[in-house]
Amino acid sequence: MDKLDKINSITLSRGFFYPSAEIYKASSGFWTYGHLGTRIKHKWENIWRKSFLGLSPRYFEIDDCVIMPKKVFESSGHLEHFNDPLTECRKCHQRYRADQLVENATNKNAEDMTIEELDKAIEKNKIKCPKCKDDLSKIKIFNMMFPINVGATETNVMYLRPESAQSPYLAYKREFEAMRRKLPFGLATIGKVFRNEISPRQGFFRLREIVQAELQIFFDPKEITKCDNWDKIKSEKIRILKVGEKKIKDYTCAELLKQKIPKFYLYHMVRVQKFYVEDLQIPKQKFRFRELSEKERAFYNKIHFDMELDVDTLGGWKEFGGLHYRGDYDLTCHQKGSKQKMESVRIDGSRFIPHILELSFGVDRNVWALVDIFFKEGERDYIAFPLGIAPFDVAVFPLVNKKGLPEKAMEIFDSLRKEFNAFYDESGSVGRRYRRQDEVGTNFGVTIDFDTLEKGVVTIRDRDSMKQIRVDEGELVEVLRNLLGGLKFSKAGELVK
RNA sequence: GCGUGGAUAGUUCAACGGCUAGAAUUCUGGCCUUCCAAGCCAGCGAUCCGGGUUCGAAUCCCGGUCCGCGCACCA
Repeated sequence: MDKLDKINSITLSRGFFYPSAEIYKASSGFWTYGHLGTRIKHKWENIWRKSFLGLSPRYFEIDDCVIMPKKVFESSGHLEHFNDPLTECRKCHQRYRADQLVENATNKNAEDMTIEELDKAIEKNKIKCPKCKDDLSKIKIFNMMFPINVGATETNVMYLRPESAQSPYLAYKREFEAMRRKLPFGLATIGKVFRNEISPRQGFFRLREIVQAELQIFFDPKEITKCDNWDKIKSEKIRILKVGEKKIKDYTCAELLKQKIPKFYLYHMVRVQKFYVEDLQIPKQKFRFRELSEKERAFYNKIHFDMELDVDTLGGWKEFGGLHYRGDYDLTCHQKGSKQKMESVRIDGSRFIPHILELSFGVDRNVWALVDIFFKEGERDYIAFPLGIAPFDVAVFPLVNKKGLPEKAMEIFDSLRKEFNAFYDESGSVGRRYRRQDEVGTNFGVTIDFDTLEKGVVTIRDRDSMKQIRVDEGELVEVLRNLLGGLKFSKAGELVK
């Protein structure tokens, strides 16, 4: 079994994630978070909140509807750009993007052409199926957004949002007032978004129902060159793969500033890297930013680096988030579409539409990455989740199932579960129970034996080293608190940093 | 969507058209057991769905669903 098979086997059989509605073999691209997966997801989300809402006392979270009016997506451009004009060969049924065929045939930009114009262009230029040279069908629009009929009539078409970013943009005007018209401020949101992928692949990586975590920061464009903590971060190194380069290099913020990346953007690059490397404790060599070329970038993104992780089971470096400087594109669109003013006024009376820096993360694939990156293969396969990420902090076992040990163990379990994510197990031998917990990444085991009854001492066992220490029952909570706070066992059995 | 391979227990696999669909592991109960998947006994548990061919189908055929891979798609 290779690593992917092992992880699939564990995530299915232990209840991390599995296909949604699997008893009906429903549809690909939809997954259920099981009882263990849900915990990891919540923990990832909470660490994310702590990291990014913690950046400023003026960053807050909102929680919006996933069904939104058509006009939102007319304004945002999604109805136009989330559409693919597809044409199909009448003989071999191969499908093509009509605009790409027209561009190839005419060497003209077909991006802004309407369906009718594209149909005409295909006819006029006698474009045939590139494969079998047969005729092509009339163009059909494939929309990546899921339409929803709201109410009893079919006239009120709404859409499931294809990205969560729209929510903060729509909330901007009211929140701006609520925040007493002061910039910058940030609106974060964690929630479901929906994309009707033609054929989602790669298991948990490309989904139709997705969880995104995003922070949208609204600011005066003049502030892009400013950073309060510049002295602290200017010598911080950021791991980047630049366009045209083959090797990842470390760049200091000061170097990047010379390359015309503004301070405000750099500050957030530093924070994002710290989120992965320090908060989630992902090994540094498995994280990088990747600079996107002009071609890859959406037209409204002035600066765009993706966050990438090196994940074996996904075949290497993949995108896990993006840091986008979107300029005033979004609020300008919504100002036009809604006829509501999004402008802000400076003290000197000059007016501007706030700019947006977007920190965007795909939660599902990040959760998968945690399982992959911390999975350890060897004589003993286990998941070395960092403290605070594993589904359970601690598991409690009676050494054997007799003479009052299970009762005592249950009593200790009850006292621990008030403060920790704790699990109780008395089935099978104690070794088997350790292994079961190793497999799902539980950080510590607490074993109750006859010394617990006679002398009041329990054993704590560390997942990674398999070392054990004995502590007084009365100190157990305090010791676990310290261990989960990052202290470690020393050789002498003392706790050290 | 096209092409291609596949779908058997919680998991990983086996079974030429023919005995009661077999194993490993997991899991459950019991015995034993003072610390790393030990042992012994017992038990639960499966042919994706719908048709067809046949005396007889997990196996062959048709349709559907889902999954893997390649192409395409992934503003």
